[in-house]
Amino acid sequence: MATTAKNTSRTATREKRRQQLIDATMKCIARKGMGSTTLGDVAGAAGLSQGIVNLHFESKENLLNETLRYLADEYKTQFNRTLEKSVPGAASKLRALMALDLSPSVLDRRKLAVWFAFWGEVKSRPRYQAICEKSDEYYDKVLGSLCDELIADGEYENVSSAAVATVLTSVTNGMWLSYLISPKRFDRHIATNAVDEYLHSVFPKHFPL
Amino acid sequence: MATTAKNTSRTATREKRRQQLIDATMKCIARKGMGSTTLGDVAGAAGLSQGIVNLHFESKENLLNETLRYLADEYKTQFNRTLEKSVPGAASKLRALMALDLSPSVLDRRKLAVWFAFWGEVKSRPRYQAICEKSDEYYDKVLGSLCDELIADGEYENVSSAAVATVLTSVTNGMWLSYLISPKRFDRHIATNAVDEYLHSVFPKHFPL
DNA sequence: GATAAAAATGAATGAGTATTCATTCATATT
DNA sequence: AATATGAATGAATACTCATTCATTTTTATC
Repeated sequence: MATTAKNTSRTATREKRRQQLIDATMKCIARKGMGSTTLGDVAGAAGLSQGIVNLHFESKENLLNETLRYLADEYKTQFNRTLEKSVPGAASKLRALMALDLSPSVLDRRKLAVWFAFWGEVKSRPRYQAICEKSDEYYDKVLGSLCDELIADGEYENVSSAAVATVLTSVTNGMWLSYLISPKRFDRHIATNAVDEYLHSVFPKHFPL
Repeated sequence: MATTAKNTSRTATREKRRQQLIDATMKCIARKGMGSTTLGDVAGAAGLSQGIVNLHFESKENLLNETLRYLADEYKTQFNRTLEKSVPGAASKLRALMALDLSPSVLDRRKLAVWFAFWGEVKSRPRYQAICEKSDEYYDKVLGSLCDELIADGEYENVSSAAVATVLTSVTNGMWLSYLISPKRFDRHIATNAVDEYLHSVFPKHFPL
């Protein structure tokens, strides 16, 4: 028992510190970019000392892998919570998921900068690609299923759930890029309307204007 | 006269070498990522010697700025050429522009990796942001104008050209990301269809199925 | 062909950085 | 209080890489 308690408290501390370092990493990447983020920067941002990252993550590579994994998990959690908590029915779930992608917690330039920093290395880092690919597959499947439900329920003709799911994920990802590049010009309201109008045009019975 | 001729030939050579180095830079970024691309790599990929980049670009920063500028110019050229060469009429121009974004010359993982590498640093590099922002503004304006023409011509009600332009650029940018991350799963045919269906739903008179 | 100018080379430099590790600090256990 | 243990420090190390520049090679001009 004593041993367990000891271990638990030790691990808790360790996890807390790792999380603190991951947060600092994201902050640094957003501020200085992935290429110019040094372990010294990360340690400094966490208010800790030089060697701390290697102590907790063994290497910079490892720290970055874990940071991406955290980012992906964090989003997945929001995604799944949105699915669970929204009013039953495929239409409202779809609407809630789209709203999530344009909500302030996701549409946040600091967060987006980190996402894009990792996406920018996907081609050359199989690890990053694997993590992103697996997530994308999951979201595509969920959106596809929701669309299938709507198609069956509304007896829509000539609508391909795969095509609609592709457009939905692509359009929000693309909007993230617009916002990252042109925060001033980007208009959340126009973006939201555009998505609503698209959903209306595809599933008019479920998404009246 | 002699001086002019001399200068011209010299500049020609100089431009050629600079382009060769920009090409090598893109190749390296696609292969190793922006962070791990060294000037030695670039020189090696160009079949030239260590100091060559500093000779022609003064600094690495400068090389990267010029590389992004080249990328942006190259795309703009394709974009404008597509506009000019396509059959007159806003609808066919819009269709041609969308086709360009899903054509093999644009939907090329090596090229996309370079684009995303730069986008990944946009937040921390004002220079990159300025270049990207200016381009985006231009494309948005052109697409918006084409949509305005269609709206006037087809007397469409409740269609906002800004919203449609946003969706069109976002959806192709998002599809580029899908392709970068999941090249196997990405289906060019589904993507093309999805865009066509979207255009049909917004401008049915101009884009019959 | 000789000469001058430009282009290119690649070894040397030095700034920066990931990683290591001997030492210190804080906390828990006896 | 004494001791043990893990966490944290930060100086030292080893290495990478952008940049410089003396030298060589190529090109243009007469």
